[in-house]
Amino acid sequence: MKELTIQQKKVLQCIKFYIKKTGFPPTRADICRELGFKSPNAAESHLRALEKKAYITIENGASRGINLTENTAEKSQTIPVIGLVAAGSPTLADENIEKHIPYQESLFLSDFDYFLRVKGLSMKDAGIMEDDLVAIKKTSEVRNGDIVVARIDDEVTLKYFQSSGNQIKLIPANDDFDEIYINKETEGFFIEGKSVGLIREN
Amino acid sequence: MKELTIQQKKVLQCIKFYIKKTGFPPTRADICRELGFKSPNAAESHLRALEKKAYITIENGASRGINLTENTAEKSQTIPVIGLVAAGSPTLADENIEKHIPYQESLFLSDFDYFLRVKGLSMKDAGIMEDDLVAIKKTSEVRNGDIVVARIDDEVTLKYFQSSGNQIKLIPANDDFDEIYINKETEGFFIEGKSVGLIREN
DNA sequence: ATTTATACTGTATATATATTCAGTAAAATT
DNA sequence: AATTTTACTGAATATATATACAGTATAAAT
Repeated sequence: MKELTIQQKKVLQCIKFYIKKTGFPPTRADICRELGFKSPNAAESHLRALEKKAYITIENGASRGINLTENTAEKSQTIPVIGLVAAGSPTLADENIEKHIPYQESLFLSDFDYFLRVKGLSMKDAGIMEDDLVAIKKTSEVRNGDIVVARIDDEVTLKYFQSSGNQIKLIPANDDFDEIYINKETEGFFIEGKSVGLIREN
Repeated sequence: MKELTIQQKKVLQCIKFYIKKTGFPPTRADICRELGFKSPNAAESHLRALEKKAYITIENGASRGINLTENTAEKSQTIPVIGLVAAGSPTLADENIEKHIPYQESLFLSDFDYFLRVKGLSMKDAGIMEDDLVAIKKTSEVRNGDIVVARIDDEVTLKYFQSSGNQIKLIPANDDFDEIYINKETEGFFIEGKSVGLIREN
């Protein structure tokens, strides 16, 4: 998707805000009023630029015929689902994002940044099953007993967190798996975040 | 909120559908086209009726100035959370409803009617833990292997469903609990619905 | 060096659109 | 029994709106 100029971003924001406020898209005149333009053609040109860059579609001839593109519209209201793979990190890079699902602020007690798709059964005794979506809050401030997303080099894993001094224990909730002992200072070790909720689709 | 007539419901549905499809509200002429009216005043009158009954607001003078009221727009729908108690049924009666939480249509693959707050650990090996919220779809059409809400007299329970002929087996996912055998025709036995998803708040 | 894109002002206009007025008719409410 | 609401057709119109055309000027890309 082609980058927008500062002005074009302003116009796009203006459209989003107008829709949020009124429930319907703005006219050229509305945009001019909001942004201080003196000619409707200023708005028109920007709209056509946004259309060309595929951020909006315009229904010709229709009043207020502006439609936000899928990518444009809901990014703020959806939250990414990231696959938890044996080797690979749960970053927000596009190639790791399975899909976006609708986000409701009050779904869990804490806010969160993404969903992690669980692979394997290493946390089954904690009621976390294969393919569950664990809501992750990005933070390195975790407490003993928290379920955390830990990265060791390229490997990312979901485990109970237990620390004493510099020694950290990552404990699975499944007898078939082993505990992992690691030093806080170990190169390549990093706490990505912690679990604040779970969703299962069956 | 005052009841709508059949025709008014049709017009409201038409508006919702049009917005979903195009991203902006319809004109009077659009409504006429969709519903087969021959006069724009047919649409106008219905819009004013919907406005009067507070299902929409209309910005006078603005084209496509229709705005769905908060109650009308489907985003702010909530779904009840019902407590699963040893004796007592998960009905939608007010006294059994813990709270309402925001509902997002596409949260799970199937639609559902309420959340059941889980008590006890009888389904722990299925990853269903105490205080989890199980999304329940009200239905008596269940298949072997489904996790169902079964009622036996006043007792309501969440179990795996297994039937052969008239014999039904309700199987817990925990060795500490016993299977329940029951006849399909037993008085007081009833399948309330089945699990289609799960949410955990921690 | 030339073309294209950005970023506007200003004027003009065809038409898309809301909205009023005049009716008809049946159903519901008072 | 009288009035209001519902449910439209049909015509008319003021204005809201998209959009084209004519410019000016700077920045970016080819």
